[in-house]
Amino acid sequence: MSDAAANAETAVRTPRERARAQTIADIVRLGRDHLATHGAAALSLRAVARDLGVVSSAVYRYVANRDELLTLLLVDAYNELGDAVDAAVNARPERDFAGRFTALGLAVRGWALREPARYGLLFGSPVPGYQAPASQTTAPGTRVIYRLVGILDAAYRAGDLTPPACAAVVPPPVPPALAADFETIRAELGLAVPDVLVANGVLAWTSLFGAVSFEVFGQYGSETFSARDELFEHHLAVLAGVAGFSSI
Amino acid sequence: MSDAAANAETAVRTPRERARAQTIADIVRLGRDHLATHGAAALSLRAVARDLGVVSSAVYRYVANRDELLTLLLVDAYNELGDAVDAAVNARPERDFAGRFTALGLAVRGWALREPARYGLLFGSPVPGYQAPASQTTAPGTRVIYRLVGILDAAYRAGDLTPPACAAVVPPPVPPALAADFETIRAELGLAVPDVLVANGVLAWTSLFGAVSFEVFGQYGSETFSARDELFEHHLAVLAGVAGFSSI
DNA sequence: AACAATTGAGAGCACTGCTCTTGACGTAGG
DNA sequence: CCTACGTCAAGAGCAGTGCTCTCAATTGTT
Repeated sequence: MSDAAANAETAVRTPRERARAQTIADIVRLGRDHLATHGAAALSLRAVARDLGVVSSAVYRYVANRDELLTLLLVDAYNELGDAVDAAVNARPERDFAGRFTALGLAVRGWALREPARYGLLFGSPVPGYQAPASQTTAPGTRVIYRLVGILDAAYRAGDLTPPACAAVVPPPVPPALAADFETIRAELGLAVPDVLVANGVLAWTSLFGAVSFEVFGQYGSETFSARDELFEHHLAVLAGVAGFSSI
Repeated sequence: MSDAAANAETAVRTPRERARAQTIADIVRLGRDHLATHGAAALSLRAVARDLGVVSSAVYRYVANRDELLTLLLVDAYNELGDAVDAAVNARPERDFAGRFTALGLAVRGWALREPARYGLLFGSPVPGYQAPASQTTAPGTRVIYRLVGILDAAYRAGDLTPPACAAVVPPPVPPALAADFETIRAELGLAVPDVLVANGVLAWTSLFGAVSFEVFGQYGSETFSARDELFEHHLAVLAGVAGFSSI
């Protein structure tokens, strides 16, 4: 058995290894296509094998089982979403924090609407019987939230992020147990933002994905909203206010 | 073929019809158990047949196919969630609008955490290849949002709901296309709430389910938050403010 | 009691994930 | 150069899935 970690790091030298890497890449590509068209639960190794022009048992030479292929596709999708978000955020000036927040939200929605099945794999109901291996998925899976946290923290340090002044969005103080969680997060990520803004930032995070999921998963009826772009942008503007941006 | 609609309405008289209704009820009950333990994608008619002590083809006498059973379970779950929400909301005084809003949110979260697989069927990634028949699912599927809308509208009419006063949560005015959507909704449901509050109400709705989905689907890591009750209640309080409640 | 509707059983088709054995091929080492 | 090893694809096979069809038996109705 070759060391998978080393394999990913070092350059592929022998023709065998090169061919093997190419085959695995093909399997992931075909799996991604199947995922996009038929959904995660309908992902079939046999179908991938057919498209690869090979008998079903042959793919087990390259991928241990269906779950491992699912993991590869999960990492693949997380990274594509992360790349899309990074590109959108980086396109805004470094100090335009509110602009970067909005760009992040729009990038998530754009990718989700473009890739509904893969978005569903990442943020929908868990695939029954499948447990994502944390060692491989946490890093790519936390790219978006880490990017969001980075924007909010930088905005706070620059004085662009202030706890909402109006009483409506300043609820009863954060209870001690929750404050302890926030303190851990702050320590681990080296943040400066106070409790209220952490709480509201988490809310903005979950709300962003809630709005996106409603659209992607068809929770709005088919005829309720025709101006969905405007609806989402409006929501994003309100969420920016919740997160602590004073002007959009 | 007996008229299904009439069958649901009229009393079951003949022993055959009674036995048939009982068998269908058993199938739904067993299907619900399988759904709760193994998830929607793993729902198997053969497994239900086994538990029913009958050969697989026999269940097709009662349920046309897997999709129809899924529809029955969908309606079943929607109604159970709706009942839970109704009970929680009705437990609060009729004029305690903010309390009813909070009760609704807590009821949704409570049911979702109790029934993660069924919640996933309702609000997670769509089951591939399955399209819910609107004629049967829209009515039960809209119970929660209609209840929420009812609370917000009643609160507004009573003067308990006011557009947030602080600038942060009053984003640029609702664009015309979106205002047209809102006007349609207002007309269909006979609402009085102005555009800004409709927009923020929709946001509160999606955000509520976003927060619940993050918990149920395990989007928070396993160790990020230990005080999840407090986190959700905090979010709910902020969302009440977003929706227009001035004091919690 | 005779008839007819309804039901359950069983076989069968096409599909799935996955395992094991067999034979062929290419590569690397002697 | 050439053998031996490692890798590979193929095929058969097992257990499961949804769904259809036929056939016999049960059961309610007339």
